[in-house]
Amino acid sequence: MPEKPYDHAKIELKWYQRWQNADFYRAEENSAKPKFYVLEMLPYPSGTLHIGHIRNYSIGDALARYKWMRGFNVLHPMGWDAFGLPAENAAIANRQPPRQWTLQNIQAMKKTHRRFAFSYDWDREVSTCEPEYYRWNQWFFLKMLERGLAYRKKALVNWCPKCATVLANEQVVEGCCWRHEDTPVEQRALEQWFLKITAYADQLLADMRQLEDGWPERVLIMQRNWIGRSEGAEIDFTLAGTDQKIRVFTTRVDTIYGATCVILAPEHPLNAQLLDPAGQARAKAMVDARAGRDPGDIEKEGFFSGSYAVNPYSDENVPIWVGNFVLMGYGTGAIMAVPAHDERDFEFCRKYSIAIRPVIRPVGGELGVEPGLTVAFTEDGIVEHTGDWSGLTSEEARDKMAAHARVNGFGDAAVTFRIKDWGISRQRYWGTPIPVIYCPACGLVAVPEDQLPVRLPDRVEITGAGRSPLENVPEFVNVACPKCGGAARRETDTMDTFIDSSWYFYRYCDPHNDKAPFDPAKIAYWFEIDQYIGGVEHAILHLIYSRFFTKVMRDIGLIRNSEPVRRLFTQGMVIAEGAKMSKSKGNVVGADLLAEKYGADTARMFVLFAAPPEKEVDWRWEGADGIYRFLGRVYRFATRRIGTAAPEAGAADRQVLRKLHQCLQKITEDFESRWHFNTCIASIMELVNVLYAEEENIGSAVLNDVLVKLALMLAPFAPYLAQEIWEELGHDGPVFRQQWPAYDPELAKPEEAEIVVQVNGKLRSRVYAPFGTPQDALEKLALADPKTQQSIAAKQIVRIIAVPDKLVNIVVK
RNA sequence: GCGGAUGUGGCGAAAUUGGCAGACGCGCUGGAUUUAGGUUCCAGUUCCCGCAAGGGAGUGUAGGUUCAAGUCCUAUCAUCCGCACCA
Repeated sequence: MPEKPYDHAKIELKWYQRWQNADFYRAEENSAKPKFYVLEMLPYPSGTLHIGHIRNYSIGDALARYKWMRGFNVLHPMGWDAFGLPAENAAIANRQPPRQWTLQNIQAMKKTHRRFAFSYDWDREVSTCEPEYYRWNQWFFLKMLERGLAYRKKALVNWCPKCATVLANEQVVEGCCWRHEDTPVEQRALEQWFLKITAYADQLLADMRQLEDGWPERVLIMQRNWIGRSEGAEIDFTLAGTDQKIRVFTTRVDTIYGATCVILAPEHPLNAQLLDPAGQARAKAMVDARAGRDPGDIEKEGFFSGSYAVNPYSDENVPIWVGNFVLMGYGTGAIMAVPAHDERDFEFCRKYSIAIRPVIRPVGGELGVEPGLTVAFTEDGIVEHTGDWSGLTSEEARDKMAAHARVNGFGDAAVTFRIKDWGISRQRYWGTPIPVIYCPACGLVAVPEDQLPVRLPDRVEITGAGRSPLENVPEFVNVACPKCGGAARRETDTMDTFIDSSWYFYRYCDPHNDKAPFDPAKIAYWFEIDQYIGGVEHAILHLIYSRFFTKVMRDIGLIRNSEPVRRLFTQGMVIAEGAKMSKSKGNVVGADLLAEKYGADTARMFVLFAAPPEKEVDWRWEGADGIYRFLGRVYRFATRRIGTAAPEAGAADRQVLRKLHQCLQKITEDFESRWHFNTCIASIMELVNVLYAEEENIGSAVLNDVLVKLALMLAPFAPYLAQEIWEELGHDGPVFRQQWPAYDPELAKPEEAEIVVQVNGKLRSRVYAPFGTPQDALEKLALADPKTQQSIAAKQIVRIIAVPDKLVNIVVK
């Protein structure tokens, strides 16, 4: 058959049209096959897919197709994280309703998705902005409300003046808004809804043990730090002259005899009582000055409150200070300062000339002497000047002193977490309405389940002004109280969109259910997710919230699994010609342009080829040229050999078969373990290079075998081309529904082992011997080699090391 | 400051178990095909010396272990990422 040019546009259009109504990506409901749930993180519908998305989906798609070919029942769904701020910003900018803008974007992106032929089961598509979806957000919220996991409190919250909304603590990056990195966050007091994720802090931490073999270590480390479990003790100091307690948290009770003051956070409730109006004003000023600042940049400041506290161990009176470095949100909002053994306390007390009293000496060393200390000794040691506990090690002292506090009723051992409850209220329109009603008579009333969903009204004016846009929609706000029927108001805040993405992967298992979020039996079949793939930027928020939701759902009795994701893969970023892609730089590599210029196969394959998937990839157009050339080489070879007469056997048959099976082995093993698709593709290139070099020496039997398997092994990476070759070979049906070809390790092996001959560790020659040749025979063989003899001439042989099938090293003097 | 990762040709990278450093690709050089450009095919391409045969050096830097180190150990430098007054 004459060679055909590689016309990617023609090939891809042909199969795009034929695959329009294909259903071979549909997951089976009742299947005897083993299941495999592969998931890529759902995108925000910004309107365009870029090369970063393509990388994410290409990894997942290759895996999904491979698993299908290995006989699995694969669930590979896709959806849209469709609520969120950009839709409102767009509405303000071009007067287009958020819903319309979002649906348009989804349409456009879905078209691109189809163009790339990613293997999604589109019947299961989920869009989080649809009432069919978000009603279950509301339902989960009500369940949490019932269980006391959702609550309301007035709190200082992060307020971004640009977004005009509240930010979760996690959305504050270095004191600034995560979307507007140059906008400092302000503090405002608002009534907010919170989810009690702290109730699960211990479980979230403990269950990470189940994830250790399936999740990247660094993600687990980040989560562990985020949860921030810290063991110590809570101790009550007493306000001098009263019975009033001031509770502090410390990890170092063993140093408490060195406490020379107690320091309160500026927001500490006791300040209202202790401070005069001037002092309260100073405390307020501290709070404001701290808002949105990088804590490292703020100098420690404080002032004496005028009152004293009694150390319950020593009965000593110490001054109570107010300090800007003490955080209300951590521990009890009050600390005991032990300047001799804590760097921060040291800095503070030096500055204000507060006493410094060493009580811990290094093991085998001397107790520090004051005045004259220049640094705090923060390590464990031997406790001194500490009553009956003197002479104990720090560790012993901590245990015994905490027990003492418990027995005497002024404290106990305690555990504190860094993680805070999840503030979910947003003063925004484009999100899930929070299903509660405020009734003047009945107070806070949950919307009854049978009245869900609380629908987002369509006609809303979005101005970007501070209050929630829903406040201005009387038909939304004004409602009859479900309890008493009287006039009442709806909650106008909407939910954080991280709620949407915390459970969407469950909905994929039963996306059209209108009686429940899903049928538990379906979850029992599909869960856990076997492989989740996405960016490391979601290492903390999305993935911790998802784990939290899973545990709550389990406790409600909906599901049985405690963790949603068995294996997580975090792919590296794609940057463009050395720079991070961003709209403002205008260097975003769009997926449509890629498909236009090279075709989907080339774009996919390049991002897989450029680097291993966990690493960053630099998109370079010339690099893509290389893949395009390679696919052309494959196609031209296939078309010119198919149907071309050749003898049954050829001189290069064994060599070609060896390369083929080496290649198959490599790819198979990589899919099962480390996913270095870059070297998999390199290996296919090597095979094709051999086919070119030996084209005339390949017999027809081997040739047909190689072409069939070449199409099969290209199927996960370049499905269009693989399918086209599959058809040229005379086969029907989708190539990626064929069985994955098995490799034969015997065929993959070379006929003889190549033995490297070194002299003093330097390569001097190589000899060949059958596999398994014993060491002494190898030595003889090496010594008999003329090149080796030349290298060791006139030298004395000291030692010979022979490694079977590998090398001989001759040590000479 | 704490934690983690990464340093290999002009570039992206490979070397999975301590055993041939640089597979594969880009770029570049040369040749063939072509009226020409492009395409395609073939060859070369770590650096230094050499016409060549050949030799020497070489995986951020300095040491160490070993017959043998990109790989293991110690120190150090650089870059990137995460966390950062968490008591």
